Amino acid sequence: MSAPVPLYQAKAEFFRVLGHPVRIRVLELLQDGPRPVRELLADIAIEPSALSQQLAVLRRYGIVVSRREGPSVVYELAGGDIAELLRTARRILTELITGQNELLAELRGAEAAAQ
Amino acid sequence: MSAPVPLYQAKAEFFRVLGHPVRIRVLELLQDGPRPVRELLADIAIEPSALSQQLAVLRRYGIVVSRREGPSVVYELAGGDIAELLRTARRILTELITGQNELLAELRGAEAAAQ
DNA sequence: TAGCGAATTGAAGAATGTTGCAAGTCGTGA
DNA sequence: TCACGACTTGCAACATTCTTCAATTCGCTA
Repeated sequence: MSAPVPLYQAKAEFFRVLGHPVRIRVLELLQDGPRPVRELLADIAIEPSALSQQLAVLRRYGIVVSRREGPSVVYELAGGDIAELLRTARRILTELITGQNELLAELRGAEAAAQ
Repeated sequence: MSAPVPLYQAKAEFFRVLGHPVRIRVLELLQDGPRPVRELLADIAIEPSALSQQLAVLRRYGIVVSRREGPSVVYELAGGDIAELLRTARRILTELITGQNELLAELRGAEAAAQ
């Protein structure tokens, strides 16, 4: 192979690709099955070209695949485990946010006490 | 709460935070348990200040926590599920890379046939 | 309490990523 | 084969993120 990319770098790159609001929304929509661009566009209110750019990123990394169906283009998740990753992420996020809220509550309490 | 951040945006932000080579390496090292900065520094060959910057990012998002132990500062993973997320990511990545290699092999074959 | 090692912070410039618009491709039906 | 809808691509302006280096903080001990 040409470039022996270290694994940790590939991993970082992978997460970075997931780290964009539009791309995440696309992946979440695709969890329920294949969808034409037209529908994605209806759910995510952005310019067609902006969506296309982000779809191109997901495609370039092999996270989604696309095929033409007559006049429209249909996208779907490439691997079966992406959905699981998103679920795990959601769980962690819930934990983190809960933790932050507790912390926030504590801080508020301390603040009030200090007044 | 002050800002009603949409969930998909929080999720994207979370992935983006994971999407950095140094941060990923730190998280992988911390999977085996708490470690002082000094040790992280020994494993990841970068300047102390650069590591500190990235640790600060992880801390800011509540992904790791730090505490001072005498002369050194010890870091550890904040939530229990981060390790699982990393494992899932590794599995997906393995799939993706395998898929890409197969594709590459096909392309090479086709190329050779076309010559 | 002066000094040293360990780690963090601040700030500026460099590098990357994102957005928006204009132009281009590809099917399909008139 | 012209025209139109559905997408994609190229590119320049703009925004964010990273790196680097100097300055600073915090414990500890001589």
